[in-house]
Amino acid sequence: MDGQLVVFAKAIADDTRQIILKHLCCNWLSVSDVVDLLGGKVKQPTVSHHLKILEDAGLATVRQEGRQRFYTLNQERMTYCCGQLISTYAPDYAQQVINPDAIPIK
Amino acid sequence: MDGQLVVFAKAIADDTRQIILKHLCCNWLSVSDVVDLLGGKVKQPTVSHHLKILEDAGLATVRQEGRQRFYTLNQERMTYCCGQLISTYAPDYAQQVINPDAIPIK
DNA sequence: ACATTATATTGATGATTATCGATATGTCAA
DNA sequence: TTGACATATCGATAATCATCAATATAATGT
Repeated sequence: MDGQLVVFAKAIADDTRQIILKHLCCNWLSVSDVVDLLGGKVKQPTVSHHLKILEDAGLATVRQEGRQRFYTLNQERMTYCCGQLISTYAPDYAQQVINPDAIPIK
Repeated sequence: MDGQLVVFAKAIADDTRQIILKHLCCNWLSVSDVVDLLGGKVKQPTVSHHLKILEDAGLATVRQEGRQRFYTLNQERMTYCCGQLISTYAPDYAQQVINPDAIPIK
């Protein structure tokens, strides 16, 4: 039933997941890296659960290396979803805010 | 505990609220207008509840007129929150996507 | 004052979700 | 193949949340 933008919103609608997203921003981190960075706030199974939700929403990308799985934030997906939000719910601002030729710096 | 962006995300993280937001976009609607537009999906107290969540998140603006309360979508707030999301979670795209001088068309 | 209309609030209930301990799966090294 | 390590999955529990019926609040007209 939930549309794409609801799935996106639910993925970021949690305090712990937003903290995780900040850590994943511009960094590839293993699950245990994230657990450590959260400093005892949540246990490993919970972190895996959150990472799965982010991955399912397309906001996290995974790369396996040995026994570890490294996650990073998908900035392009984040940008796309925000663009969709503005197009849908702020049409008067869309034309000036969203540059369709946007290309990432790095 | 929840930060501004979590409050924003939670507000839009519901199917019914996104439908309501679409109706409120560019329109001033009374509570019963919204109830009618949802066509029996939810009852009046539920609509009031959703509208309160949107208002608390700054996404809906209210204007009282007689016994009716008219709500509309706050496009500026929507744009601001999306800009914050991109600044925070897609910094590599922020510079090209967000135009700080953006002014609404209407 | 009273009745009517519009909306908000309350209290209860069911559904969803975040969390954890325990355990399974998968990978690598010896 | 066995053991150690990293992560995922399962099952249970507690918290959050969407929903509604009933009722309260508020504004208007008679």
